[in-house]
Amino acid sequence: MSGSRATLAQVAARAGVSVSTASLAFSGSGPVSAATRERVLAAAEQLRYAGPDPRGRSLRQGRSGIIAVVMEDRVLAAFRDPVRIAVLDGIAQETSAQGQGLLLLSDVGESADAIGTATMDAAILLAFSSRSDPTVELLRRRVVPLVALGGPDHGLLTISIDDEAASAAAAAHLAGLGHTDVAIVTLPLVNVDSPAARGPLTADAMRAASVTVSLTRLRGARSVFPAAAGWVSAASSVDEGMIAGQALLADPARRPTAVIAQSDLLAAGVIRAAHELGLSVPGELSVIGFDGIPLDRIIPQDLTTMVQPAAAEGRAAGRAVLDLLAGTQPRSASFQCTFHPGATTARPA
Amino acid sequence: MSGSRATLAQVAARAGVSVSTASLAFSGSGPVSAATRERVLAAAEQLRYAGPDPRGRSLRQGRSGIIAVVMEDRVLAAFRDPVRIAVLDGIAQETSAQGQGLLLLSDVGESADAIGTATMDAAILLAFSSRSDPTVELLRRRVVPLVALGGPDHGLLTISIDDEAASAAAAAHLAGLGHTDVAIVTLPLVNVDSPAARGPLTADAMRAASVTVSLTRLRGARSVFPAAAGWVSAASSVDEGMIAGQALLADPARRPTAVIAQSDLLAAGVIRAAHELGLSVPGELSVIGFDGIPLDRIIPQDLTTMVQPAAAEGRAAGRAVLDLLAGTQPRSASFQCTFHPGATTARPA
DNA sequence: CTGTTAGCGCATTCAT
DNA sequence: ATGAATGCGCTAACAG
Repeated sequence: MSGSRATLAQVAARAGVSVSTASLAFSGSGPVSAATRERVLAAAEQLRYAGPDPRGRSLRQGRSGIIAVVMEDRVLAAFRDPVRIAVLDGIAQETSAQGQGLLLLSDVGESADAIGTATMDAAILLAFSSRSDPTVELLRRRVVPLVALGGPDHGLLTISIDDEAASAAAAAHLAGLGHTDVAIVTLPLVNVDSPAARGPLTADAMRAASVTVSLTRLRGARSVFPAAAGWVSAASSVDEGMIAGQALLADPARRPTAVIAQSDLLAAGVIRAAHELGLSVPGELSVIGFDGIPLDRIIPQDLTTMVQPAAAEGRAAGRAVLDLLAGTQPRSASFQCTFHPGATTARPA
Repeated sequence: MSGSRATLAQVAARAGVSVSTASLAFSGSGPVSAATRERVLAAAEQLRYAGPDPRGRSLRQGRSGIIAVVMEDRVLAAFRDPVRIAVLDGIAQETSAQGQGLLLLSDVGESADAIGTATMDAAILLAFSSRSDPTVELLRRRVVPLVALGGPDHGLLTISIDDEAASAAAAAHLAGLGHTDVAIVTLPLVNVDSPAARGPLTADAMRAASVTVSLTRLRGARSVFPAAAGWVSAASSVDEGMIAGQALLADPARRPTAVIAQSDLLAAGVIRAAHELGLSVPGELSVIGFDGIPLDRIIPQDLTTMVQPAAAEGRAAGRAVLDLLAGTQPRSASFQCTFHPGATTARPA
């Protein structure tokens, strides 16, 4: 694209036809005789013309074939989360089947500048928190069709999972087993560029919270265990889960009989911590996770968890964006999780 | 971008200035009086103008602010590999700091169409095999500045790691401990859209191989253990490593004393398999990996491995691309791995 | 079937 | 400090 490039006009001149005819020969969207098409293609070959320049084409057509995916984290943080990867893959399945490219944009630091200036036909907002309201406003102004995947209600077309119901179901499972003393390990409550806030779940922490998914799942769990103690982790990882587990389980006097973790990785960490403390799972501690990702045997048991249809969500978001671009009016959709009865929950001792 | 949008001309008209003046007011790259700038911005505000349309701008400037990252796998496969994620994050660190967006493109199936038609200022080819020669040729024709990250020699500017030397070093480490009966577990030899080829490393398999990294690492290991038996895995994962481990270790009569795995995930799987067979590591079997990724305690021990500076590679590739766009001439670079002495290798029994 | 005309939205000369 | 003119490369109406 930089450097010198043949243009359609040059190709047309060489083939002895008009530019518009040459254009038709490439797009195939009009009546061109086989002979002329041949001539045009031959001329292109001689000039090493690689096809119409996307820039001219997209200005003319008002379409670029680019769909943006906007995240609040930098790439590394986002893609360390297996659920996000599955969602992104779902999106890519749909969009790339239509020859659309995915533009990865991050709403952090200077990277966010690109959101205001990058070419895009539409955007998918991935797991936004309320922190990003200004970004949503900017994209709205740019009249970019938007699809939200998870996140707070911006009045946008939204693809989501019923986090609250699923969390409530997880809690109800424990309640049904007879647990009454339950602790909750949450995902981060604030976003990446805020000072990391790992620690006990306090009223202050709740007030400062901006991450929708964490709050919604918390609400679901609290609907069953209103007084449950909580621990806020700084990321969704095994290590963070272990820290949470240590904090919640170390003191035998204040030890819950069950833990609800807001992700499988956190749950795995809690189980690890329990083992290190000499607690058997589920004999002395029940643990339920959230996500249903392959844990690659980080823990020996099969984790009891709420399975989230991440790839399906991604595909739905991808389809919604394509529908938006096609002019049809897709509808918001909410997916349900399914309970996976693993081997990490049991009746309290 | 779709739907109706105010244009710079409308803003200019409303502000009572010429289009060119309005343009200057936005770009800030020319002399405009503070008063007129105010008027222009006010007019923009009234019309809810969100700034210059990227399409017009990129046609005019010949720049789009988009850097493509082209991979041979679909998103899911690519991002299941922690090294790839780290590399991508390194790229993003550099490019997004310059406000450039990353366009994710896949050289598989219909998704590949976008490679010929998508807007991009430059492209980074991520871990290409020789299979993708036609794609390289296409991008060359499009006169897109290219940077290869790993992969075969296309005569392109290439950022790589010295796989062969690192593999040789890993092998030498085992040789130094006294091992002579060593087996090698390789990464896939053929690409995703070829029929998956898991199984013993045969001459036939070698002939059909197209994945550079696997072959290069193999060459390094074989430089120390020319006759080493091998197993080709179908992916870089713990599960594949376990399958390899089962295959290589099940028969006590033909059991090696050490295994060189071409990735840490494969190494972890081999160790898992060893444990299942009742073999102690490193007592009865030494295992060395490759990558130096955080294993999140998939195995109990600290893995002995060759640590690859993945993020640094990514940053180097990102910088190279930016340099290319800036007109300076970056040079190819090769990174060295560092040996990490973990707890999974020892003298043979 | 092919050519002519027009303009997508903008940044950049060059005048003034 | 501002404005007028030009064209980036292409496709879509329309006319022939």
